[in-house]
Amino acid sequence: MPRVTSADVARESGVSRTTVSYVLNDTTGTVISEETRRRVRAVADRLGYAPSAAARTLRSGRSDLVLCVLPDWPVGPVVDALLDQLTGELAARDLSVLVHHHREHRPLADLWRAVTPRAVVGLAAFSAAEAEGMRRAGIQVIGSVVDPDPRGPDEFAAYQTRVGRLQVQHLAGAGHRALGYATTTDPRLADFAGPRLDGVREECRWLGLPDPPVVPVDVTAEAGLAAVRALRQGPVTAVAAYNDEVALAVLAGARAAGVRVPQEVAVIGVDDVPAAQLAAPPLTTVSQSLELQARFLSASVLAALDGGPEPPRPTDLLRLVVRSSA
Amino acid sequence: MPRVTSADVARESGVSRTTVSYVLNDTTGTVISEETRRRVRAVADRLGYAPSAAARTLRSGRSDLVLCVLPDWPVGPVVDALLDQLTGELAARDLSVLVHHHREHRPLADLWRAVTPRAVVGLAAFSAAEAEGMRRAGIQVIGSVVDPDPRGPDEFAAYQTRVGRLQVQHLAGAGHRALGYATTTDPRLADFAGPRLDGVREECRWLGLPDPPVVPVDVTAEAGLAAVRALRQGPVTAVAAYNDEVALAVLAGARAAGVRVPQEVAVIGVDDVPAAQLAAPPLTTVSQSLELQARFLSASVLAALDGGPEPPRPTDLLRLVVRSSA
DNA sequence: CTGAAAGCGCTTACAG
DNA sequence: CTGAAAGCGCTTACAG
Repeated sequence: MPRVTSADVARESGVSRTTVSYVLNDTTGTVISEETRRRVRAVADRLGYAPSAAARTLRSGRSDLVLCVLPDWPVGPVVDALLDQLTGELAARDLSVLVHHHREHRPLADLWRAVTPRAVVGLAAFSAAEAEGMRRAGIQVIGSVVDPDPRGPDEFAAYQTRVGRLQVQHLAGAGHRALGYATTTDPRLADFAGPRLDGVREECRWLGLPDPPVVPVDVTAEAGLAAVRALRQGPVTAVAAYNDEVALAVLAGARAAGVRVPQEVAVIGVDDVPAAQLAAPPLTTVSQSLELQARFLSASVLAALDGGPEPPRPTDLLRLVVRSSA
Repeated sequence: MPRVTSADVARESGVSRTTVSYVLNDTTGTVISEETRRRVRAVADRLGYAPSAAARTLRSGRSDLVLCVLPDWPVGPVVDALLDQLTGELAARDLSVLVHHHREHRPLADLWRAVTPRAVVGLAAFSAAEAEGMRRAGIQVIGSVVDPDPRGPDEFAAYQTRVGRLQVQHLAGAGHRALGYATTTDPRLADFAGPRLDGVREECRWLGLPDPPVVPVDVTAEAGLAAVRALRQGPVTAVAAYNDEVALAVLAGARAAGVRVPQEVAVIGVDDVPAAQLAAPPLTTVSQSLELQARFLSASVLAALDGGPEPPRPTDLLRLVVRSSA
């Protein structure tokens, strides 16, 4: 079963390949009779003709693909949802999103060369050399809100910092004076964990609160228990966690230790994962608006492809979701 | 900055493009002096030559890409991890995995035609027409353990059925006689929810237990509460849930209703998501071995590409993780 | 209004 | 041991 080509369509409809191409691509600036158009389209349909993307890409040097490179850290439902929405938004512009779970298995260059995407969206950070290589190949390189160093070196950190500040603001607003921080043990998350903790510290300083003790917490009940015990050694009455999973572990630890939440210790997370509202007690958390982030990303991609101006960075991406744990 | 082509390398190293191709592809059956090889390679490196994948694909009709199509249902951490591993296993064979979050945005055909993958791995189910189209285009189509109708129409259902049976076996083994089922409200999950419930029913019948009442449960505490109340109308003392998220909602509902778990009602989920062990009480669940599934999938891809025999389906993918909730 | 022809960059029989 | 040439399928000046 050989491939159906535009030559087949041309022969079958009694026109040249040029005409087939014009008709099927709705090329402007050519006048082709309605009659001919109809015939060509009918034949193409009947034959099940589909243009060869490889040939098209070779000829034009560009594809309809947008490559989305995922970072080395565990993505979770938040990023899943973001990808879904990005896929939808770009599909409206006839762009297909392809996601690559990058894990240092092979050089990134092998991938984008093989795919020849129109644009590469990095949810992972690219090295300067990688980004440069892609740009030279005519590929648009787009960072993201969740990407370290998307435009300026400080923008990402500033954003993550605000996550931490917001946690402290809520806790302090509820009257807590002695805070603790439960951070992740996953080294791949250092780019996030660092700035978030910085934000927590800065806000504490700003509010005149003591510098919070920091405890690394695995996502297990045992680690949560150890963390709660360690934190309760001191005067800590509230814990800000790196994310909801860590917060859930702290919650489990408090439960095991017989420490009541939020009466004896308050807990606040980040992300608002599905399990957050089902926790005991329901978890107070900071959610990052996926809709806005996804819309910003797709707008960035489109702007880069159209050569338009960069879309404005979304503001107030962060929202406090107050439940019972803090 | 125009693209560096094999012609550039040929000119620069004083040989023909043929020779360049032979050297760079390590083509067997040709004898080229070590001296020439060295020179060509050096020039290619110096010029930063990278073959055009589009041209190569056009010429050979095949790429080094494996397209992985995700289903219309919410994937979650289980599938994320599976993709990670699959990516790693196939990378060892110089294959790049590309993931597409399929959401009915555009016809699947547009995608695989644009990508020209060597193989398509469906975590979503393909229609017979879609699968046929891909096969005709010379693309290997691989189903998966989690894919409805991978090889035979019954294999997938049988597997899902076993999930339900296992839940009932554990519950009945703990002495429960009156079981209830908490199913998902997400219609996209029907292909999974149906067979799982069938398994629950079959096993109940087999064990001489009454047919379990079924309650659809949103992933919210309120829905969990309503479910627990509805189930407690009758004699139900144990609930099998569609998955961990639903189970977590039931747990939250029991908490809100003041019903003790597992004393008054036992709960068992499916998946063993990270939050399961952190729940109150820690959730007993059925886990599906990702390692085995990923290994099976990559073996299937490789077998299909090499024309080898299909790898044996992994058995005992299911494992009971007993914690405190049941 | 439509067609013949070039060319995108590669691989591979074929012919030295 | 190496090269000239064809051809994968497409789009697009260019010439009617």
